[in-house]
Amino acid sequence: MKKITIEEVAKRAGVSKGTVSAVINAKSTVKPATRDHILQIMKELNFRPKGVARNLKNGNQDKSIGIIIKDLNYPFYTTIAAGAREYANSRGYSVFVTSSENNHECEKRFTHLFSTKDIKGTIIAPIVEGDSEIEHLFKLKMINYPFVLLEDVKGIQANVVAIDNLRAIKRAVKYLIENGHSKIVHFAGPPNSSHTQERIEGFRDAFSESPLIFNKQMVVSIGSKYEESFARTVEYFKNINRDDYPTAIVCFNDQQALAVMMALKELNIKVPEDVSIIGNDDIYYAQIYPVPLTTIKAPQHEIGRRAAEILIRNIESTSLLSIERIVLDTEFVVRQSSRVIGKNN
Amino acid sequence: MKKITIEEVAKRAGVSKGTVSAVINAKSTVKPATRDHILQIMKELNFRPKGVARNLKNGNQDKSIGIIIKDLNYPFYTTIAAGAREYANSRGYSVFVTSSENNHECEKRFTHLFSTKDIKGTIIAPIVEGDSEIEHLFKLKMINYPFVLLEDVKGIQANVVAIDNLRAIKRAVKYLIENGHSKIVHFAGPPNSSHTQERIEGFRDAFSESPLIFNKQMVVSIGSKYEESFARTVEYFKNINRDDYPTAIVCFNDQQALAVMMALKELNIKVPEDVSIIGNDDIYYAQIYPVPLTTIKAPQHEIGRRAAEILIRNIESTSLLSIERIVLDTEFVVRQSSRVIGKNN
DNA sequence: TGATATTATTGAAACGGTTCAATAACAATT
DNA sequence: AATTGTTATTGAACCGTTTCAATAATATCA
Repeated sequence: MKKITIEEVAKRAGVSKGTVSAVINAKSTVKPATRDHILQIMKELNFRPKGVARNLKNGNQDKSIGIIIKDLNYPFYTTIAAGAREYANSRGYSVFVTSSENNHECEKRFTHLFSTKDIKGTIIAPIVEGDSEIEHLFKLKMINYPFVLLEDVKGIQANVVAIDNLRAIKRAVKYLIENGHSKIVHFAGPPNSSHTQERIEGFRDAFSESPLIFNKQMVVSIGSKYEESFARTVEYFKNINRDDYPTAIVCFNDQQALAVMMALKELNIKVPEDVSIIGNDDIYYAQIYPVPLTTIKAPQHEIGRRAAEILIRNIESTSLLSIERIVLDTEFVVRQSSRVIGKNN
Repeated sequence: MKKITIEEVAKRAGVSKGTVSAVINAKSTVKPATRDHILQIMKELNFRPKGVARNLKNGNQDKSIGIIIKDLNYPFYTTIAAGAREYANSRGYSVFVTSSENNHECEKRFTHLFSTKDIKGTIIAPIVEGDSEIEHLFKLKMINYPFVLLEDVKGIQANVVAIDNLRAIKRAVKYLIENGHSKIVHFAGPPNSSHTQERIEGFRDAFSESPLIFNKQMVVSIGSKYEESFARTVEYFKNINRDDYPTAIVCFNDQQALAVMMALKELNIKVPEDVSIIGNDDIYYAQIYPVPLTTIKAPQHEIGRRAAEILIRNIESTSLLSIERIVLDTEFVVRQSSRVIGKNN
């Protein structure tokens, strides 16, 4: 099937390309009759002018950036995106959001699409699984395409804005230990995720500096999707004696923590009386959880803002800038899903 | 400052454009030494090849669609986006999400950007305030750019996938009346929003078919942003006698309902014993609200899916398709934030 | 060393629009 | 009917890449 170009429309309408172009761009110089006629032909042929060709001549002036997050429905990520958007808007940039759905192919596709569509730079929450493939990032570097990662990626030098999950978890566990918890368990996230690994490490590390000793049984992989986490939690508790219940569970993230809490409710296990629950992220809704969630607050907004700052600085620089790496602090916020043991309480 | 093109790089490297192009595209025909040299120059000049020009030659093959929602952080919209994404992905399309933040200028900018970047079609949650400007939509129609609206827009014939908010609210109010509520109030959303109007109308209509009579005092405008809604709710209750408290509040949406609930908690007013609360949307978190929320469930996923279906059908059609308009049903889901009056309860 | 095969590079054409100076068509004026 | 002014249309040049047949440079072999 023949491709329909402005040329084709012009031919069919018996006018020149220039006139058709004038119609498309609503130039007032076109005689109404001609205009209507051309419009008619355009409709008949279902002519869609290629933006690409239009932009080429004009030099593509628009200011826009992209952000690739992992989940469009998880507030942690959308809040980061919101932070980026606010800053970007203040600098006159539009932002395009995209979700990789934790799929590496998606991530690759989007980095390519963003650069290819002349979106001037991209913030990427990279998928880091084992020794993941990073050729696409090298490609971006080759064409000097500005980007900022929201997590370290082994093997590549790039701008990063991140938080220290390992230390954050460690602090939370220490808090529990110091407050009398003796049976602490970590509900780990999806295997192969770098976040999962980091958190497991942080969890383990906390013990090395405490009287308690770590053992592998303390880490239970239950994923982070609602149904899965819910089911696994039920299963976990059904398989142990009441006496062996953990006094505290450190969850992978707030999303998972919700599933865990709902499961405990179903099992008639009380939070925090029977078990303390610690989340991670501090998403907006954590405050209204069945029991308001004790969690590790990540400065989501700031992450987005800082990433956008670096990105735009790079976009607007005519020379290659040196690489920046920023690690932001988290905050441990105690709400009602955790309790202190052995003291007055 | 001179613009840097492939030409410039070629000149500086003492090679032809073709060779530079080969390097950019990782063609294996380039001699390593040449390659390195060119790469070096590219870096020095901070050369960023224009995607626009690359695509022009290649005929821009990628399959992608856009979606403009109103709020990146409100699950109602991100769930619609997720529905659209799932379907689009299954058809091989990538989706770009964008938030207008309820700002008309943003909406206009994005419709333009999407078409201009050769994103093949766009789903738009349009901002409809009074007689809003719709020239940008006419422009899309002129260039036969495929789009689907998530709400009717007066004055334009276009594909629409929507829900009947008016009827939904009406049904909810009738339910309350039938269940013994006599003092019902509507907490309306942001003024100027079409949603707000629709819901007010639906609320009012419900009375015309009931023994109760409507009066203007029953509609209270409290916005939908957390702080604002919270403050206005407190204010509202502080200004009326305990005897005059409404028995039920029909909220603008779930987001607002949360603020209302939190305010009531602060005021020590019990839900649903003292006041029943009805939400709207049924966002994911409504089930875990301080009291699980009775609400009107909109088929968010399906909205997105159906819109994407129509969109892609139009994108892939070589001829102009006839316009579709789909109105999806809502479902009234009773949870624990509402109660029945006068019966056994 | 010359002939041949292989590898690397060139450069003109192409992609599909927009632009704008030049020109054509038409209208108004004398 | 010729002149001037105004409005509408044309078409060639251009935007910055990629492509690929043609050619140049280099390696291999007899």
